[in-house]
Amino acid sequence: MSRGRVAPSGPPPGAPGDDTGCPVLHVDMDAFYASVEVRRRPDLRGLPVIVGGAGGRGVVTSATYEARAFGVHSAMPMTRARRLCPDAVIVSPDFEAYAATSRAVMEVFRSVTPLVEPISLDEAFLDVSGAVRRLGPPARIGELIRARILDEQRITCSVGVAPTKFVAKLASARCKPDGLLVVPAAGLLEFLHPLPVAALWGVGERTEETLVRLGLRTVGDLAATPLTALQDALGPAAGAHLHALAWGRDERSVVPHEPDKSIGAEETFAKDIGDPAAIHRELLRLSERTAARLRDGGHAGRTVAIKVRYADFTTLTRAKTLPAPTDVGQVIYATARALYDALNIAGRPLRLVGVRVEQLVAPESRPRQLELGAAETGWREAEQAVDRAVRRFGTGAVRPATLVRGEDDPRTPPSAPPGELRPGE
DNA sequence: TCTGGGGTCCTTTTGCCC
DNA sequence: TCTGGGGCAAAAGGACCC
Repeated sequence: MSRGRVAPSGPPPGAPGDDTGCPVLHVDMDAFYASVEVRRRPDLRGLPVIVGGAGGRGVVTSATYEARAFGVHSAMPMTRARRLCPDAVIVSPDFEAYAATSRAVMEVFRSVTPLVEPISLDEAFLDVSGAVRRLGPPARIGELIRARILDEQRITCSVGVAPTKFVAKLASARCKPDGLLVVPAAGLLEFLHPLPVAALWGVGERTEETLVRLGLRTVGDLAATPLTALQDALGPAAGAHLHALAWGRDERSVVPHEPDKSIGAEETFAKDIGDPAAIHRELLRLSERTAARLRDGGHAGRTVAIKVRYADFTTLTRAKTLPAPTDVGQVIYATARALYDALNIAGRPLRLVGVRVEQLVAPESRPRQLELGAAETGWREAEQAVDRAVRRFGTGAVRPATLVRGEDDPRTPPSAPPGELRPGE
């Protein structure tokens, strides 16, 4: 694929490649997880490769362009992807490997500018206005980054160069794979208005339906619609947001570090589970996992939320706010379990349960654990000891007794409520 | 065709206090 | 004493993104 490729619809109007007033880069790795797998196994090069859960209920997380040619795309159920492309090589995801490559890629970005805002493992916004004198105009910096990543990581990426974040993101999507596209400030609206409404950030399946019902198919249609009409249809926030985007207005700057708002874990079972004891065990596992990640990041949170999903995909959430923030697995578990028990759905088969902790307090603003309660301090120390053991000996080295027994051991007792389980007693 | 797991943000409802 | 309503925080649900 050639460098400097432009959108299939042709170059945007305005002086082509004019990147003055385009400080924002959006860098997006091409078929990232699949590319990492192909790099690891060169025999896969040129083949349709699908990365996704091999289990019965997985979805596609990434697919090579050879697989996409069959209609396979991410978030598609694996069963369907296999039917569309029976010859595809299926690979289970290895997030450790993707995270390692991601760190290396982000380091390349940070060598260009400190203003790097990662969006996920495989994409980031960069504000390069401070690097222009050192490295040249934005488009040149984009090519520099593409060359370095290909050279150092042997994978390709696409770069959008634009006056704003959101247009830069659209631009990188329009030049995929292995391309770079500049949308000059002067050609902004000419680029934007012919695009379908679904191209806008925040327009998913539902919103698209609503807009099409109103006869609005392109971004230009949206721009020509009075703000108040959009707000009536979509709500004040979404209406104002989309109206602004349709006119190319996007005030958001590139922010290197957004603090986490919540941390959680969830699991879809291979087969639906109704047995409340088994659900309790699952809640315990998810609570421990969530707590470990909270402690790892120096976080604690005040609100514990659970999520359950029935066989028919109906999803319920329940939440409880605690008097003080916690990062203790046993406290999270006790709360999660109480929320589940209060639903009164013992025996009803679930396909998913999840645990999440919200209202995180920043590590530095966290008061010393005065209010956490005496009963908790024992747990907290015990769990910190577990953290240390895991760091030395690996995950699974130490686990709560209820999780050590055989998964479907009928003698496994229901886990005791927290009051009955005091370490050191 | 049958839908993962990690999140964010917005809207609406509800309960409480004054 | 009863009722209404404003303001607020929490809870619940849903859309969306990668």
